[in-house]
Amino acid sequence: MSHTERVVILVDMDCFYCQVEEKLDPRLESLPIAVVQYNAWRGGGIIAVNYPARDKGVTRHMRGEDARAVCPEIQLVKVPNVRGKADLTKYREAGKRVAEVLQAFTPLLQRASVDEAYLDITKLVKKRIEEDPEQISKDKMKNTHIVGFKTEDFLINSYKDKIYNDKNFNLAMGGLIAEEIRAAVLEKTGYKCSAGIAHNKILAKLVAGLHKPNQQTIIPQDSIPQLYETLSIKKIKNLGGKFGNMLSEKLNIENMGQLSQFSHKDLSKHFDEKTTNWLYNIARGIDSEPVTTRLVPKSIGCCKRFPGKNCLILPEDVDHWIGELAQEIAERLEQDFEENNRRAKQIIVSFTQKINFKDVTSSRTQSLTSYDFKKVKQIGMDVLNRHCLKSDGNYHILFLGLNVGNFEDNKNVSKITSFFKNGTENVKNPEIVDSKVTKIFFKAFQGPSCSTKEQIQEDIITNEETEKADNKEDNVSIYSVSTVDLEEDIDNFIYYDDVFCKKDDLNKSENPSPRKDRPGSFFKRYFHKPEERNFDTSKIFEEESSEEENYENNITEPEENNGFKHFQFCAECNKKIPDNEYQSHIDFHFAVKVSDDKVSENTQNNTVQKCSIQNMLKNVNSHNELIDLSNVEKCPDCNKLIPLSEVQSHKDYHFALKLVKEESHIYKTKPSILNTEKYTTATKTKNKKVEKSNKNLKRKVSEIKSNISLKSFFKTEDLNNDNSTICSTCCKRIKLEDFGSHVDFHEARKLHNQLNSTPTTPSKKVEKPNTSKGIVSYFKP
DNA sequence: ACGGGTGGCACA
DNA sequence: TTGTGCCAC
Ligand SMILES: Nc1ccn([C@H]2C[C@H](O)[C@@H](COP(=O)(O)OP(=O)(O)OP(=O)(O)O)O2)c(=O)n1
Ligand SMILES: [Mg+2]
Ligand SMILES: [Mg+2]
Repeated sequence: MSHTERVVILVDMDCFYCQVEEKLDPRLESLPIAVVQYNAWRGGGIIAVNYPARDKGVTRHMRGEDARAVCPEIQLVKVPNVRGKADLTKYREAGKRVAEVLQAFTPLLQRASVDEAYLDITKLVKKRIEEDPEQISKDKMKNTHIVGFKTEDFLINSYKDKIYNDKNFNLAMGGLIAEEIRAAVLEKTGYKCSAGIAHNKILAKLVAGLHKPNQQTIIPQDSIPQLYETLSIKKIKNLGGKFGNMLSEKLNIENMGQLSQFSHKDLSKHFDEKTTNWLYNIARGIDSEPVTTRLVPKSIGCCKRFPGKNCLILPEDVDHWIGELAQEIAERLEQDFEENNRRAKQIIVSFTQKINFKDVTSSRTQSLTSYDFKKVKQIGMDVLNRHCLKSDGNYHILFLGLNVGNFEDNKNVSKITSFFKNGTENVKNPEIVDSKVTKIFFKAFQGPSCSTKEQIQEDIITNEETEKADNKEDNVSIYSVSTVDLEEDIDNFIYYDDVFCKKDDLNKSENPSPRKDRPGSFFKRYFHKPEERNFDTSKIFEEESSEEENYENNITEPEENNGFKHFQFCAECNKKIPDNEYQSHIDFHFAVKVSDDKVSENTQNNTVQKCSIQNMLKNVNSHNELIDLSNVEKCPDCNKLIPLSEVQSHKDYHFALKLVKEESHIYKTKPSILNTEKYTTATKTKNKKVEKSNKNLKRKVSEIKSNISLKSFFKTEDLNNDNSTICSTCCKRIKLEDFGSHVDFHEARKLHNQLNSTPTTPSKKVEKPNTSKGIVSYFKP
């Protein structure tokens, strides 16, 4: 495939947020305006500037005050404040309307941000040329620029041979289509935009910015040397940051033209193969990155900073803000479900704390089983309590974020509901009459008979409307949110099962095979000191004109390893552990050890092991380094000194430990039918994962189909998965309404275990022997 | 310690 | 299939 085969367009809206505001308030049109958020302090931060204001020197990084200084007439439009934070909904909505217009031209569309999208119109171009090659005329291309040409000359040249198979002719037709696209966007949305037309994404993006606003630019491949001659490296996407700077320094160059002087071999002296290929190709205007088909975002997030004195200290403040974020997320999730018929399965809770005068950012992944705002909030609080709550009962949080993703399509919902109404006879589509449907019935009819109402609610995808009602007041005190109690009436729920469905077609297409000509982690390359290497002669050389070389990945085997190829050896079990699982793996051993330790304390046995454990806990960290005793904190759960930097994972250990005990309790007490159901619904991914990561376990499971082995298998899995859903997994069957009580339950179990007694019911509050602060206090504000 | 809120992605 | 950092808008 030649690198000039495709025709790619990048459409980027002009000063987008400003246009959105101008449309909403036409009085603003033709005035210099800027969109700011949080305008209380120094006029707020500017995030968009329209062109009249740019003419006056207003730029994005300025504060509102600065803008006023340069342009006194400027109109500062505020981003709406909802629930105490900036709310970007109206811009997202506007971007969506634009994308829908674009999609009418081709399904091969990749939304790249709120205000831009790539379109691969190769086929459309060919079709239009077949229909009528002579339809391109200068007057239809009034706002079109062509790098290295006068528009008229370019068109004349394109037509001159009358064969119409020139690459440039494809671009010319692309330009015409782009004009039509932009006209359609303007007509249907009222927004103006600019576009770049090229043979690949990088170039389309690059040239789209050359002429703005309301214009478009074509870049013929032959004009690249001219374009690059004075083009700063920073202008190329992915070279605008630290890596780009390092590149400039290392090679002592500023322009793309200079970069193109470097041979592949030269580059390979400084960069790894993937990066080398990418740089080499980009320096020649070659980029094979496909346009993927994605109209909707893959994730939905919201976050807020609490810098400096605004940091969150008190539990009530943390509770409040995580609630605000959860509320926004829940709202947007609900809307996303209605629009896209999909369900997010995963939520990531992010936070940065001040630890030892340094900002430390972390995140934890949890599984998401309900869109109920209270449950979302509970997940967030749970994570924060585990990782941020200090022993003095306070926090020091500078940033909070919730991000949901891992969407799964909810196809056949309508079929399923009608299925319920009409009974099995009426099932028309044989495709869905399989184990999935069987499972649905099992859950629907067996579930209630063997589990509590709360447990059923956990399985039901709720249709929550009630909580939207009140929390709408803007621009009030940050604590103004009203606390509406959500009435959860199970009778009002619509039952949708989270059916396993085939991979969504659209998403599936966005799955490029691994390549070696992509920019990789830029960080990694900072100090990359490549061993002297012989250049691989198997590289592909393809270009009829033979003036250019195109280094493509010679990938015979796409790195079969479905996962990660880097491992560490576990000191405990000597097994090779994938890097990404290492922390959880350590957690696992730790939990087991602590568990044994406690037992041995009780039985006055095995003092050697106890000693080693205490060593581990007391004076070395997980890297076997001596702990700086000035930076430790006493763990309220085990009373041992933990380096501050490891406090969070240490809490994970305890959490995992508790899980062990709780799970064993569940196995003992729950009816087997419940267990069976639990594990059938426990998602296939667990099974899959084990197939990869631990053959032994897998074999056990397949050999012994008994409940017991299955249970222990999953138990191990849960532990092995630090972040994992842990609670969500067990909570699938356990009331989550109030995680505090849930934790109390764990605590009670733990105490019982320590006392070698058989636990019975979760007790609400078990006072701990006065040794120290119990872990319960961790979870309670 | 104040450009903040979002989103995608590669690596380990 | 997790956590972190980079890059971008
Ligand atoms: N750091 C940034 C950059 C951009 N945006 C938002 C506001 C912009 O309006 C929108 C689109 O970003 P662009 O980079 O495309 O910039 P504009 O559309 O505002 O201007 P241009 O006409 O140059 O594209 O994204 C933002 O919130 N924060
Ligand atoms: Mg724009
Ligand atoms: Mg943009």
